[in-house]
Amino acid sequence: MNIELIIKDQVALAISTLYGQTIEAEQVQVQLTRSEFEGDQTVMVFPFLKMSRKSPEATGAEIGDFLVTNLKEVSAYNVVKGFLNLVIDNNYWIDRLNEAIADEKYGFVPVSDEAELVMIEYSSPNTNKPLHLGHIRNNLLGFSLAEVMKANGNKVVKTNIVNDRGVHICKSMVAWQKFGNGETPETNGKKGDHLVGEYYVRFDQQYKSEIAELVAQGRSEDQAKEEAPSILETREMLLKWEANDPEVRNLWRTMNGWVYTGFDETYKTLGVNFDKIYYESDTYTIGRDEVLRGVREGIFQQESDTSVWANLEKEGLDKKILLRSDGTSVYITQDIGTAQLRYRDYPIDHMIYVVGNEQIYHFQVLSLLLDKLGYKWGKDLFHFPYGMVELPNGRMKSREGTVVDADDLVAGMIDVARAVSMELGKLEGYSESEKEQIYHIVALGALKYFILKVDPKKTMTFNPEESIDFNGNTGPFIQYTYARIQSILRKAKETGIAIPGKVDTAILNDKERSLLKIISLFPEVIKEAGMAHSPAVVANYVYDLVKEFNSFYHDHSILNEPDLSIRDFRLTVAQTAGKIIKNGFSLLGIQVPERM
RNA sequence: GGCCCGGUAGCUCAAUGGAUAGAGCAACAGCCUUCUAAGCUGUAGGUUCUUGGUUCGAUCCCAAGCCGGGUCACCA
Repeated sequence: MNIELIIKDQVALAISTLYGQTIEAEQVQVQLTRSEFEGDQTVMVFPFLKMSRKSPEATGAEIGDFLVTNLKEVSAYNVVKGFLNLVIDNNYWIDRLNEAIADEKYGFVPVSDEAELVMIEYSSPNTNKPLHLGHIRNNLLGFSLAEVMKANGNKVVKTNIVNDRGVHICKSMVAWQKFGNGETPETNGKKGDHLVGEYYVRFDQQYKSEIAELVAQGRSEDQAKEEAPSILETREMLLKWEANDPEVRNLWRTMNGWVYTGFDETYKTLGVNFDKIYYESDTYTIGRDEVLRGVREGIFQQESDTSVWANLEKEGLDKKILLRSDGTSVYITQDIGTAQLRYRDYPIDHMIYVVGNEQIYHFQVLSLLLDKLGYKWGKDLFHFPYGMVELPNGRMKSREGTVVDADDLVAGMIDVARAVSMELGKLEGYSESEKEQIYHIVALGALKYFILKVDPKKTMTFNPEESIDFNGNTGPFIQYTYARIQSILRKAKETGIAIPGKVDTAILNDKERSLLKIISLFPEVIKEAGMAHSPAVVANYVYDLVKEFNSFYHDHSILNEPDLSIRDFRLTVAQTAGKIIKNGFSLLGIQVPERM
């Protein structure tokens, strides 16, 4: 049992025994003792002063005596002001270590048949341009969140809704028809998603120049935007697409095919994947039918121009369009269909949407619409609104060309990893492909850790210079620590030292104690990360563990320790720390190298 | 303008209502004959945006203000 809970229970008992008052164990405040004081766990005694009617020091001493007498885990105490610092017996930490040693997946809750099913939607790209830095945060968070939820004992289905239709898709298609001259990824060697993205940009240029021309002819800005030939072509193409026009559909299939090939490559490089992929082109009709049902049932209103609206003013929101006057679907229409289809496909207990916080309003609306349509799970949708990624000089702007492309970014990181690694020259004996594999692991470790260590809710700044620094609080620093541990374990194996599967040493130095304490925290960290939906909790924990291990490693020799029982004990601790680093990083989707 | 989110060291980030607010980077000073120096140790750096309130105790909770961002499309 967790030491904190043991203490809380016993303090509650102490209060009732000593002062005749009843309190809930949950009300007892316990925290880790700050390092400048002696002890491991600290109980706040302030809240009990009213009951004891004594000074903080006297109250703390009475409770302290009670705990030392009644708990074998508490070996001593001291009181500083209103803080009761408890020294936890070494045997307790050794017991926890033995649990960690025995369990390959220490801290992970096994997934049972009765486990709840969590569906996590993430990535959800538009098929009109390549992935950028913002998508990377989304993908990393989504993948990691899925691992965290699994580790908390949930069944998880990772899903991706591909936004493969709509005006924005037609824009690239129109531009390619107009300016493409039959260009394909095969004819020019470009990655498919990048190629299509170029035409999306090309469309915008064309559209802008048409607007400028019309304005010069005396139209208003708004009028020009409505009447520009290329936007009219785009609208017509969307109509044809929804009408299943063979030629349009064919072009659409072809260009989306290019994009998918490109995306697959990016996903593979990032190491993310999905259990089930939905396509908006399949789900928007379900959504449209649902909206039309809503109109029949009087839930939504159809205007005289045939556009369909939901009035959410009673709920404190605005009016929301659901179908355009030309009958085509908007973004939220497909979300209604997708949600319905998913609940038809899976017995979903919790639906999590990993989508940026700029869409908070959108998901409020979606939840209400589904509720109005009679789906009782509508209100249960959980939007996980992560913050935007900014550059040191502000937000990424495609117009100013400051968008950081995902593929370029990863390639650049790998180059840096290669350069650093070659300079340090620690990979002799590895083949070129083995080396490349390590560069890849380190580069992605740096990128992923850099992004995941930040509280997902917060806007974060991506500083390219800092992201390629592999020292300090970084992924490679943690990977490096893991590699050093493996190096020791290899040497132990070579010299024929067997690492014990259980330890009973009760003599611990300070660094060993600290290390065992932090190791014992891992299960609680996984739980916290799950409740807070925050990979950052795991990242920060692993960093703390690694800091502690390195300090221990620096001060105490492991293999050269003359006392063999201490040597074996330290080997076991090192091995366990390595295991937790590896498992913790796996929750972040980060691999660890055996050497680096 | 309405609603939502944020403001902590020069920079990037931590801190279940608790003790003297912590790390990394950058700066400065040390440590490789020793299990990988992508490491370790130390110094310096703070009006936790401001003003009130609640509390034994507030970076954290509440209110107002200031600053920054998001959103309120027949875009996604």
